[in-house]
Amino acid sequence: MPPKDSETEKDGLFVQSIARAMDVLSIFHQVDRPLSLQEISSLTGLGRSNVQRILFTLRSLGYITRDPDDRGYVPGLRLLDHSLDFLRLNPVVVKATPILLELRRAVRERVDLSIWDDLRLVYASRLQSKREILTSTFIGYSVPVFCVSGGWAILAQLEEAEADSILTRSYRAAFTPKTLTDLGALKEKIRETREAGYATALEQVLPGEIAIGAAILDQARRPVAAIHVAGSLSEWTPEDFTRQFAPLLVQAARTISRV
Amino acid sequence: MPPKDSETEKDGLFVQSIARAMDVLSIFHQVDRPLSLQEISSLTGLGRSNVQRILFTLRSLGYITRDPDDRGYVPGLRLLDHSLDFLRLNPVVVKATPILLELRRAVRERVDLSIWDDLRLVYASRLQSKREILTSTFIGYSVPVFCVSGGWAILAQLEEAEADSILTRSYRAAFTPKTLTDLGALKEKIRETREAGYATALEQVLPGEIAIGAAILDQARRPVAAIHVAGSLSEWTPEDFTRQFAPLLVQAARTISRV
DNA sequence: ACTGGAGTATCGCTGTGCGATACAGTTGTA
DNA sequence: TACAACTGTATCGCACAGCGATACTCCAGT
Repeated sequence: MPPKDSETEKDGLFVQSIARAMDVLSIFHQVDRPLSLQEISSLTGLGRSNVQRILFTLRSLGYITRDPDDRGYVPGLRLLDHSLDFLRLNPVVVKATPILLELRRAVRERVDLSIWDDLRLVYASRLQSKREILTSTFIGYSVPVFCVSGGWAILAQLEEAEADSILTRSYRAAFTPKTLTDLGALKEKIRETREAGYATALEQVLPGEIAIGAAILDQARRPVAAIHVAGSLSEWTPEDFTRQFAPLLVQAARTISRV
Repeated sequence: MPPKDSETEKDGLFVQSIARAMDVLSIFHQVDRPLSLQEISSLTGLGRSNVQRILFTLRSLGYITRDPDDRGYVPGLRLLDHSLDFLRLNPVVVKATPILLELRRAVRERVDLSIWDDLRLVYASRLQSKREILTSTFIGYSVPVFCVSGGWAILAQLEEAEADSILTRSYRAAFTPKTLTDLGALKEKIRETREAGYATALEQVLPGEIAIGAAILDQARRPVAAIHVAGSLSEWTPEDFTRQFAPLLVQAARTISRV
């Protein structure tokens, strides 16, 4: 029943100006610097005048600001208000937060929650460990499902066909030399995960990192999110890490899943 | 030169559909539960059909989702993508993040960064202490400038007239019995802050909490944000807390301000 | 003085988004 | 069962809002 975003559909109920405005905002996903009017125009494919009007509007609403040095446009502070709304109103996030805090207290390593969105996992909250390195501490950051422990835990909860679809549709680029990209290896990993009840990932995204992940299920027993505990291989052997933390992780995931 | 959002202005470059869509999204700021079509319609003052079309559009773009139980509309995951863009592209946030991590390592108490937005401070990043209580750990959360240490630090950097304007325009409701709301007392506090170079807040927002704050300045020496170190009065006397942490806090703020 | 690049403004035509209205499923209750 | 009171969805013309073309104003660097 969710409306489709297909192109050549006869959807007369689609408000195009809104989509165009969101396109403008979304352009910043691709870049890491302020953009000029022209740049936005060419990147979005919208006309200069149009972009000017859209920017004017978004700017008066606070969703776009000028760069401090007035060298271009950047996303505005008001966007944070909306992400807060998402977090406040998302039942999984709300339910998980206190449990994650408790888990964090018990394990004293990095603990986080990410929400499943088709091919990716989006970090919704992250509780740092004592000595956090510079890994992007930002929420909203997303990683591919296929190569993180939480992703495997989620895939393990799906029908094989659905999991396969996700794996094959994923663009499986390696983050580190250890990143699993082979389809067979991944399927095997998922099988292991299904038996263990949680997933272990060694240096899949960051060198020297070990992470274990478990899936969060909704009432219909469908995975919707995942939680992780992550630590450093310089401090732990994989065996010790999982022996110590996996039971706590699984217990926490179960508690959150109980709705 | 920032466009004004006045009502009866002759702004023919303002795209109203966008504003309406954002109104719909913003409606969730006021509530803490899923909303129905009708509710959104009456809360925004927009017609039912219109809201339906806007929701359809926002939904196909991922900015609105249906509640898991299909009981209403809620903000969608895609909003997080945009808040990430804001964080990634904001020079203050980028500059501050590593320094805050270091500061956090030194003080082992809660450390956070908030961005100044007229009457409020919006949390942009927050590094938890070892035993974090359930205080909203979410970014995007905002507090009034008039009653937090970082706010005082910012006000202390402004011309007296501007600071006064902010104080008087603020809706000065008390969060705790200790919250300062009296104009005279606040001005005095700001004077103290200006001399000390940082601000100390005792139980202004949360009972039992002590926080110290310092302002972040841009190239023009204008305040744009603030950083805090916050701890519990059950573990610290105000004197010990400030003696230990204020120098580090001020040093960090200075480092971030150097652009 | 020129050129190329910023952002801003103007102004008709057209197409798009508005409102009214009607339809279709759920839930609760008389 | 029928009905009422809700949900969300679809249709369809008219009016006006938003588009594109064009032109203007600054500013930086030749």
